[in-house]
Amino acid sequence: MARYDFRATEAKWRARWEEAGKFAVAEDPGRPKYYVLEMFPYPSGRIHIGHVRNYTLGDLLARYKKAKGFNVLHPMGWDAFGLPAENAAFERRVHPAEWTYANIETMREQLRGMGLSYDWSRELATCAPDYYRHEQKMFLDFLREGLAYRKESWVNWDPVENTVLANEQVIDGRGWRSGAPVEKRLLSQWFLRTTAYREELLEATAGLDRWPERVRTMQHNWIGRSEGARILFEIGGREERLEVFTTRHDTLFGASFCAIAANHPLAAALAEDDPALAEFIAECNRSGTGEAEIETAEKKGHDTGLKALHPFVEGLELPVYVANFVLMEYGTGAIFGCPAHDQRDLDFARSHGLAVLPVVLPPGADAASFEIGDEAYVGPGTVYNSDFLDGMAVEEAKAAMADRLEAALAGRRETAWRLRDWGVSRQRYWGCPIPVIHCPDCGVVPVPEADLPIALPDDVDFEAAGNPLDRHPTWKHVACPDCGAAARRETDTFDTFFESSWYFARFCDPRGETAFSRESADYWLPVDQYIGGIEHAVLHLLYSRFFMRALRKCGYLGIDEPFAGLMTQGMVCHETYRDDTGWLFPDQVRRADGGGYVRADNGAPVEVGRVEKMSKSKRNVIDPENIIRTYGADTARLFMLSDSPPERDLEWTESGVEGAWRYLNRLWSRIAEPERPLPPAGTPRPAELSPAAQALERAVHKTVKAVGESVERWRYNSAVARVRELSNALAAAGGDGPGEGWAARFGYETLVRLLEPMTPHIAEEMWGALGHEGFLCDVPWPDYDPALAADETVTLGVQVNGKRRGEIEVARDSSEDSVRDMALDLDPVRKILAGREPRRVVVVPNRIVNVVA
RNA sequence: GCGGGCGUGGUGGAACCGGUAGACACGCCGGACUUAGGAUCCGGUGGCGCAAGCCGUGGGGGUUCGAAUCCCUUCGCCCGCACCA
Repeated sequence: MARYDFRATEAKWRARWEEAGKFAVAEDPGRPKYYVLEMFPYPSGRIHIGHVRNYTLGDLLARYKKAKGFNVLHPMGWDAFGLPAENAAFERRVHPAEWTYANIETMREQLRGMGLSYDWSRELATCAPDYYRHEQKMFLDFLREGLAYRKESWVNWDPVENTVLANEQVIDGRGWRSGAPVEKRLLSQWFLRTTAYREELLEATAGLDRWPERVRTMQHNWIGRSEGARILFEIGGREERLEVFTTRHDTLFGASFCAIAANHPLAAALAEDDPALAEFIAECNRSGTGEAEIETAEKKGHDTGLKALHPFVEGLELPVYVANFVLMEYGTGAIFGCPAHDQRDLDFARSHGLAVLPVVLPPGADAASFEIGDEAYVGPGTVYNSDFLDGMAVEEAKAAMADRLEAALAGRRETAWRLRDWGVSRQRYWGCPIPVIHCPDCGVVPVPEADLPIALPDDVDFEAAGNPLDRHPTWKHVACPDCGAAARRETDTFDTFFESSWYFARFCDPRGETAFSRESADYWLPVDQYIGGIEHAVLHLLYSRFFMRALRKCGYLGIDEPFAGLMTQGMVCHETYRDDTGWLFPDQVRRADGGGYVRADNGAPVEVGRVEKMSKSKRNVIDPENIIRTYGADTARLFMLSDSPPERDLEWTESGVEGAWRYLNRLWSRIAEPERPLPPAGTPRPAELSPAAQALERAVHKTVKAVGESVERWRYNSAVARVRELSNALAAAGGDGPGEGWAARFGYETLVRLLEPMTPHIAEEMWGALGHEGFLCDVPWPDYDPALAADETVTLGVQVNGKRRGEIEVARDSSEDSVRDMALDLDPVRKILAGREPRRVVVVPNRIVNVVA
């Protein structure tokens, strides 16, 4: 049997595609465009299996759409700024740029080995000044439009590394690298005004109908709109009023205290004369924000001695606490506590001896006997103990209370949002410099556009902790662009999510002098199909959505939504193996003779654990390069597609990969060395076809229909199954009757065309082996004849009372009467009816017959 | 706690609108060829039963001529968010 030489063949076709520029595209107003994008990778060193899945899925779609006649943009680039490069610099003394570009080289070669249909002429790396200069300009535009600003804010501070950490870099309240407890610090930071579009972002999520429901929900919750009221409490003996946000103003008559956040300005003012309070605030700032700590943290408070006056109860004074469970970042940073109807307030009230007065009576409860125990009542009910609200339902009471607050000038209706502005300052070297200058006289001065890009200096020192830009001897010393005085360059860099918020637009016009031309953006955007991991469900996707609106305001483009379709792929999983030495890599074990696994080196028994996401810690990882070296890219791609639908997790199995490998080899040998030679390419369909040839012809049309539908519905695994089904039919065929040779050729040719988006190299090679010149990737997707894609005869199941009792074969679209008669004539049906007339016979044309006895 | 999702053979999964449950694979069993097989080819494979047949989509109930699919309820698992007032 002719062995398929994947090494030579795959390399050959990649070279040919590249030489012929098969996947380079340009705007073409005459053709419908389709923009397929996979989330670009961070160049961490090597491609991992998740990338392989991501790009295989994207490539299938890109090649399919190209074959369907679309002008397909399918680019690839590198999300190249980020912390790992700085860690490498610190640990191995390599410059971040050198490390990053070396990784890009490696990974690009790995990607090339997969045969992906990228327009490599559009490749970009975000760490290149030619890329980030444009976002420096965007930032200046944002500044001008009021979409960027600087303010003091509380941040995570690592006291050992002397730097701000992102929330993601704080693990259980400690710096991820130093292990030091993270503190909260008030620092001046740059922000992008994401909140300017919060309403629009929230409302537009509903329109993202080609996004997964759960991603839309996550964004919805992240933006987090709550309708409520702001209430202004007079404070005894002070001028200012305490402003509180609540969504439960219906429970105001149940209030027994007020509480403010440790970072509330009022707390800071009071702490100046109260050392105990100052110590309490410091303690709050030290305590972690990690989930586990919040879960276990006690509700603590410090009584300020102030009294807030209840707006509607004469003489009722509410003690004001500084409390550790009140967040400065949400609402007004102050609350009123109604212990009966809020669990946190109840916990706090119980430990501080405060009153618990129920004001909402659950349906059916008795006002005289209803009491609050350890659980607050948060459900619906009738308001009581509440003066003018008595007898109202909760929603009604909220409205009435809001009216009274507004009338009394003691408050107003208000909507609170969970979404905060995006803090983009990072005290890092390997990021895009923020293009502003701090002048002692003029304040913050934007860098003049003519001076862009502000490039990173190369000669930096990573020996000490902290930001190398800040330590650089000369870089930050500049003259003020306005007054010429000695000034200081901003040494913070952007959060790396800045780069990924617009790279898809840069791909439209990656070599231009501007970020991208309006024409190219108008032609290509939005991305028609974006594919990537669920881990970006909020941050990256939300930032990008904000960016489109901000760029629209600055005149860069005219769209709101960057990604019309989003597909979040599942993870790649693998069995885990361990013995008494710990976790084992898959290549450290082998199948034992009697089933199970043993160690490859000494035959010692191995415990097989559950199938889990591939991770370094569990060692259940497969290196894609090994797979591609052993089986070739087509095999890896085919297996990636065949075992699970794209959005679901995929279990990587050696036997599955081997199955894919055997299939391709089997198919190759049938095409390269057919048992019966096929008629030459271009042989017309004979007028006469044997029944077998007709059946095969129909099977081909059916397959084309089914594969197309499966691809459109993200059922790539089913598409592969239909292809294999046709392969089985072709292998079983092979008679000498009229037209059977033609039908076999028709079958194999169509099969190869359907395989092209899945396994492009071997498909091209088979196309050649079938006697065709030229590129298969230029051949359009096959059409099918609807008449031939439907069976001529159909087999109908015959049920009696919904239970299957037999089947009948009838011509398609047979009359209901004839079908009914045939069904009633079946032996099992007659047996059950025993001469009685059926009560009813349901005939669903071409589907089923159900006899109701 | 709130929100989203998922439960189908030994395994991954298929079944678009309610219409013959288990496509296609993996695995396993049997056979052929072979010096050999972890190659290839052929056959079998949801469970119980000798069979006729019965039972089967996490459990219970409902709607329907007919339910994996719709509704109610319950159990289990996964994911996201969360002192959000």
